[in-house]
Amino acid sequence: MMELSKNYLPGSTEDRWYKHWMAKRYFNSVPDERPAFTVVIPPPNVTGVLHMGHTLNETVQDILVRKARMSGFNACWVPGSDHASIATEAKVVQLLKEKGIDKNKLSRKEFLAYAFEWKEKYGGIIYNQIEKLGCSVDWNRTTFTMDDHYYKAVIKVFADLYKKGLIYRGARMINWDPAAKTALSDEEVEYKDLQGKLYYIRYQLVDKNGEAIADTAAGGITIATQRPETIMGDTAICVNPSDDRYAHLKDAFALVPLINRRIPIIVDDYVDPAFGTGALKVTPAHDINDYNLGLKHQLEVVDTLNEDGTLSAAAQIYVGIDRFTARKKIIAELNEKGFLLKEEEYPTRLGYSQRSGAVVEPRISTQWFVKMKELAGPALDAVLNADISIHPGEKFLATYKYWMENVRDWCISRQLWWGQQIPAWYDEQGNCYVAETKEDAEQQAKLANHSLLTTHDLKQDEDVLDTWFSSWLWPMEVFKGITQPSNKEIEYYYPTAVLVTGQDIIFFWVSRMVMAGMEYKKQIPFKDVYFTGMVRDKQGRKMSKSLGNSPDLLELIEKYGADAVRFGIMIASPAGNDLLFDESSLEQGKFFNNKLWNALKLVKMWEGRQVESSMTSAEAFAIDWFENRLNEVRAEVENLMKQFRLSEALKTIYSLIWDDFCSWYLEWIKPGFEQPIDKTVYAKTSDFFTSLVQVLHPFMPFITEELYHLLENRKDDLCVKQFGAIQSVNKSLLETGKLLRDSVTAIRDARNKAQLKPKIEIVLHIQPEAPGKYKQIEILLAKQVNAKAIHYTETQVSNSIAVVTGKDKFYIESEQPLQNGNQKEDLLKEKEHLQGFLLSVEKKLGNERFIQHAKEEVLALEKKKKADAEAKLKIIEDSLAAL
RNA sequence: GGGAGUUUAGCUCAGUUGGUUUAGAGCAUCUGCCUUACAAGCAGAGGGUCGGCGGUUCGACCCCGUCAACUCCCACCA
Repeated sequence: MMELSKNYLPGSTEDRWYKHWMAKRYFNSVPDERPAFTVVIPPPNVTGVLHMGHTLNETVQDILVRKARMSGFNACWVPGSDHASIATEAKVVQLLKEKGIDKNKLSRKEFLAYAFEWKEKYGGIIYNQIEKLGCSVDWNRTTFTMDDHYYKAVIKVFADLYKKGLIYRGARMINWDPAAKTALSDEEVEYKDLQGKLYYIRYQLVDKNGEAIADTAAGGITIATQRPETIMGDTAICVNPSDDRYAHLKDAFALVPLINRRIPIIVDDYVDPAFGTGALKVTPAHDINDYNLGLKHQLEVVDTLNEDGTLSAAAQIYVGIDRFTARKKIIAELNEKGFLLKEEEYPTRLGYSQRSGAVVEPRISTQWFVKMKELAGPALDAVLNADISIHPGEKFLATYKYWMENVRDWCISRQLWWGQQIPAWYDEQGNCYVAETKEDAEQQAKLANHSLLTTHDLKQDEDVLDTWFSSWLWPMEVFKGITQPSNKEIEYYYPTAVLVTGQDIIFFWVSRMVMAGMEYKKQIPFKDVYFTGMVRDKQGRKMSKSLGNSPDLLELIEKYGADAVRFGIMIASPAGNDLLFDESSLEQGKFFNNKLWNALKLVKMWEGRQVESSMTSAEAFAIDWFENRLNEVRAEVENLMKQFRLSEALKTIYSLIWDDFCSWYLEWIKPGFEQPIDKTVYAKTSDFFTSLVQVLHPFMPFITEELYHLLENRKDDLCVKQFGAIQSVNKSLLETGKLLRDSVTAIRDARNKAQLKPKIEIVLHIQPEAPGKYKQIEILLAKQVNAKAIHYTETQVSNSIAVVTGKDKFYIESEQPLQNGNQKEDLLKEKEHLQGFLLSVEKKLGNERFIQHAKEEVLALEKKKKADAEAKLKIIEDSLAAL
């Protein structure tokens, strides 16, 4: 027999087995006659690293996939990564900046070359981590959202939706960085709270003929604004319709100070009469709310700012001056001319560009949108009809429903280069042609009869599509379901079995995948959705780079082993709940590895000491009991896994191995020091161990595969070993086992309290409730409490320590002087507890309304509780009397 | 501001149609053990008026209302 190390060493074992599984191609799936179990990985950012959230997600998926692979399914787990346009582009821009290269000085082509170079260089990191974690993904299927076919799929879908009238161009307020002269995503804007000022400015009132309104001695109408430099863009003043102060101004107009442009006074509920003066200046070009108000009231849009943040010609005054300088000058001028009534301190929030640090300017621009209402309908129904089940339970159903019912149109254009460029082409007159290729667009242009054009004048839209506009096709296009509809693979693998992802992207990703699936496959993309919670640090803080509280996955694997990391992250993370990450749970996983390792060492020690003999009745009982217990727990685990309660399943298996197998079963069948073991007992034990590592394998794949092979010389691998059927259990046998365990614990407790060292032998007298109750287990009982003899008695044994368990009594006799000092106290405590319990039961039974309303079974149970409690009480009282 | 979630032992979590011996587990703590697989271990023990208040019910950790704290998503007020 080969020498087994003192402790389990995960490092080399893990690499060795992963290589072996790969060589055997166990993770490669091709369609066959078995049912498919498909999982598509939520593609991580191509240039990122796996954080603990990913680790949790990947582990959950691997557990489900491995379990399916061992249960008769053709398991297929597709890995891949996401181009993550914003995040990646930001990183590349940053990297170039460090090299002294300015993105603005590069052509689109040059920039993309750098981006792809970066992707090639760092894109592999994430795949390496997935491998180290033991994930059984089909590497042949690795997909990237910018792969050629994927790119085409995105373009195809865009063109198709456009044709269907579900994509349109519209105006939208975006965040503009005047320093970098670029649009920013919401993610790139950082808000800072600061102390600002509110300026009260008086506008003169005029009637529709432009005549000054007589009663304006008070000074016209006063508004409050933080941005006086935008008044030249005002196109209305708005008041609340119920505001009596302004009721008489219904048809009036106001003059914008300094430039004297006439603007109407309008009414809308949007205005809060309590804020400021209750009158709001409406500047559609420079505020999103004002913009919406402008749309509603069909106001003109006057954009008074240039791209670089200086005032534009439309402002009429201070043209070319930076907005902040202009603000100061305008305030001075307003003050001078008597329009500025007062200034007020005002706490406010300003958006700053993460890229340049400049104050972000809201700016109206033309963007592409998807109409969501039509798409959302079928997607909502799929979930409401329970075609898709969300786990955990109903918890996130409400969120999903809310989003689907209140869905807003989706802005899909992004002012970036890294991503799928929008397939829209414009001629010189601004006519727009949407097509999958430029050739098709040219064709369209010709047909449209703009004869003066030469086709190569068409210019493609500069923007790219939102990343989610590619990832919503993920479950289909990884099988080329968009570019080659109805191909063999998509028909076999779609819909996928389960999607495992974070609850924070229900709306961004999950719901949109359902929409795309319903639109293009007329089928849901997955049957189950498993939401994981957010991984936080010990103090409950979100893990983030800036806090530096996100541990390095590879370091953790190095320190604890991948199995321990998987164990640690799974042991206390029920679906949908946040997980406070604590390394101590990883340590627990490491200890568990070691426990398994030592159990193996024990069993292997017996391997060479097998003899042909006949099993003792004690051994036969132990084997029978464990076999039943194993089946019982396997059924429980099966049930828990079906409900996606993976943490509980793992806990259950952990306890089966540690407690039932190691602490009880192995102790029961353990031969004396250097004694032989019966051949059948050994074979059974080895079988049990095999079953245990098989049940555990999906959770901790490496050590289980290792043990599977160390236990016996085998040609097959655990990784693909199919689960056998679960046998029904013998309940009374399990109860006898429990009786044995309870008795042992009670007697050991009494021994402890009497300060009888483990080595001291005792004589045990049993006074059972019914004769023969302990016959089957008396040998094991004696072995476990170190009793040299067992006697049965019907009366009190003097000079002994009495132990009461259930309705039975034990008497411990020893040659050692007995210290039973606390015995009386313990009995009194027990008596008190029972009396309290009895009282509550009696109270219940004494309540007539309870007797009337309660169900038959409940009533019978209460009566039994009462009888049992009374019987126990009597035994305790007898014991007390004897003391 | 809108929506959703969480609150059970010192910590992390179970508690599956309201009644299953007056709430369970792991970790941590305490006591005793270097017992011949394992001190990364073994054998035991203690510890909770289930966030507060109110209601429904014969009966509430569980159902309803309300308040509080924390968290997430969305929108962000001149």
